[in-house]
Amino acid sequence: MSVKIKSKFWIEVDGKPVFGSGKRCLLEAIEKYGSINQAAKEVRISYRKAWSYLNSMEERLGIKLIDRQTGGKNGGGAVLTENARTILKQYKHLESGLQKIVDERFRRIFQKNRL
Amino acid sequence: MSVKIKSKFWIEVDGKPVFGSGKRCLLEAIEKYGSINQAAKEVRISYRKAWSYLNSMEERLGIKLIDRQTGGKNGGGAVLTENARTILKQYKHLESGLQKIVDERFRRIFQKNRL
DNA sequence: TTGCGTTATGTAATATTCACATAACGGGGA
DNA sequence: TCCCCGTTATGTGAATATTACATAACGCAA
Repeated sequence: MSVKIKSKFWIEVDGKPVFGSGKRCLLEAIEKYGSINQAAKEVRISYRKAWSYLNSMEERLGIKLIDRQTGGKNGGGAVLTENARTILKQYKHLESGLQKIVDERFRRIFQKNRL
Repeated sequence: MSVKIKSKFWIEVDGKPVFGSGKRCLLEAIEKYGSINQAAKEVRISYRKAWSYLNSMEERLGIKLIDRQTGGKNGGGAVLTENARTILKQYKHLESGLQKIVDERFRRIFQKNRL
């Protein structure tokens, strides 16, 4: 029987989620590929879902995160705006280590007295 | 525009959630009232949902958490088993302070550079 | 002009969650 | 004895959320 602690962190604006590990991965993948479509494949979600993520993030933040181009060379593409890069960097900083803190606390409390 | 960090912690057994703040509140309320029905009202969920929570927890842990009695004086009732009290105590210990750690880290990173 | 790989979006299908109705229980009081 | 009451217990339909699928539009290049 495997017993594990799980944790999730996300940022809300006016009570609505705008950033979490899933969206962080998506932005990183867009940065990598220059394409929402390719990025969606990378993080194993549908293009539809990725598109919805990006739209809601932009709407809720009131900030343009992605420069999109439809048609043209290679069919178009998408790149992160400067704002998006800044937020992404801050969020990664926030996220890193947090999981480690949680895990350690869990181990300290549950290790000796087995469930 | 309010910007907040949110976090959730829960425990999984074989990949399935068995304990989190919602279930913690439910167990505490059962301890307080001696009744699943009253406890559900306290934590603002339906009796149906509370009952499902308890069943899945017991099934996934393989431990009896609640002694139930239907009918009789006051219509019956429910009390925590000794195992349930132990787990509850450990979980509360785990949970306490964790939110504080997350909040502080968030403030340190996002405070100065506004979104 | 056609083909290609994008972005963009509506809608149907599916899954999940929630709400409601109802049964069974058993002590206590009339 | 026979209801009454407030529980626990559980099935089922409704509502909601998520996911999958289909299709249009775009603009460069061959």
